[in-house]
Amino acid sequence: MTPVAHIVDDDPAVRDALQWLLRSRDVSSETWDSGEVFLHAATSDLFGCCLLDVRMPGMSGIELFDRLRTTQCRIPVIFLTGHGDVPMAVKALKDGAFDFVEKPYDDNALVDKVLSAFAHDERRNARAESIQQVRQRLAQLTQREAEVMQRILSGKLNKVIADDLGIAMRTVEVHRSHIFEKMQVRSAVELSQLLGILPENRDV
Amino acid sequence: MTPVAHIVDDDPAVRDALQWLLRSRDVSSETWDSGEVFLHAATSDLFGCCLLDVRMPGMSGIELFDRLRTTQCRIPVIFLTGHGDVPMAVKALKDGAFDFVEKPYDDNALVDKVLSAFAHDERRNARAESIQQVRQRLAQLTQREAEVMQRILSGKLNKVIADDLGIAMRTVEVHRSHIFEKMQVRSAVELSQLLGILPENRDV
DNA sequence: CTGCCTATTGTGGATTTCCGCAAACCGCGC
DNA sequence: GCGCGGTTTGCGGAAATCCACAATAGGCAG
Repeated sequence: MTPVAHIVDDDPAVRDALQWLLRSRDVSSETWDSGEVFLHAATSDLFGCCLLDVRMPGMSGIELFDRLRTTQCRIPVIFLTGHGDVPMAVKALKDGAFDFVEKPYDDNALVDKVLSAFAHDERRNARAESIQQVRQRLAQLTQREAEVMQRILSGKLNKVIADDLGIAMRTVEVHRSHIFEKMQVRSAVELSQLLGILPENRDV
Repeated sequence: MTPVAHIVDDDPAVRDALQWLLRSRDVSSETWDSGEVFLHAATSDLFGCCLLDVRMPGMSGIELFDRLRTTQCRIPVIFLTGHGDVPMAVKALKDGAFDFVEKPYDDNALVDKVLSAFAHDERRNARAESIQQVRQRLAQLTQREAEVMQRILSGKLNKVIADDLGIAMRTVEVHRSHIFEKMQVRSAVELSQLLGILPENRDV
């Protein structure tokens, strides 16, 4: 999939200038004349980055950013602003914005930032895809299998797990084998590594 | 260990005001009158946060920040500046600064930020300590043991590892047992989880 | 009611892991 | 040279895993 720079600005001249600039370096872009329009059209599978004007009539770039984050969209966002505002920039970045650029911007530097955001999004998507895949496999596990898996990951022996759940060792073995099959791994080590990529297991 | 706010500012009045403010909310602080002095005294085991004035004669807060990062010091840094400068704020934050505050600042909000930075540093230290511990254990492994461990983590069976390294299975078993002992784990699963916290194994 | 899924258990055997006991070789430092 | 640590290997047994074959039982949808 080709990355696209989504330009959201109320000023047609700014949109066109940006699009022209990006095209000059072979960067695909789409333009939107308001946050509302973009938000309506934006699906969660956008790929590339956003260039948001901070100050727009109606929904501001900041508000649009908030709305995007409260949905599932994690596309990198580069803010463009004509009014130097340090607190706003700080808040935006701490909230996860990719960059915050003052106008007038340096043409080359801005395109570089866009390309950098593209690269960032590519890594993010790859990671998200892996996570999604793992979650899909996890979802296939039955309740009981999940219970057994949790104990396998605690390093417990089948015998202990059996005692733990009050069932026969043989049953644990069957569950274990089903777990490996559904999770598409061949050992407990692989299983542990597979689950290691999930955010909820990375809070050490 | 008690967290300390390290105040670096060339203006004695500012230092005192900050220290007084922090003390009023039971926050310990130390003051330094220049980046050079602080950098000289700063060890890597600082705990708390830094409050750096951006504009100082001699070494600027920004430069001090850079110097801290090029050493091993990862203490959270809050910048204080009287001159709103968006690009500088953006760069500082993207380089890992904890916050960037314009003067005049809101007293309560600033202390809150300091406390937030303390909490952040506490988590960071706990994590760093775990990582340090794991690295210490890893360092105890011999070359051969490291080779075997790597293959264990690939989920290979002892038999395969033996073929792989051209040695007897019994030898692999011995190495395996030494590895578990030195790494202080009792199964390959635990080993995998232990190594999962290392940054170099989290790049999935 | 029948078929499918889930959970459960058993038997028995092949494979693997884990470990104590024993021993050999090598390189390095005292 | 002697000791120490690292690497290597063998033997043999206890414990655990893996797996095919087989069977029982409850729940639920068609």
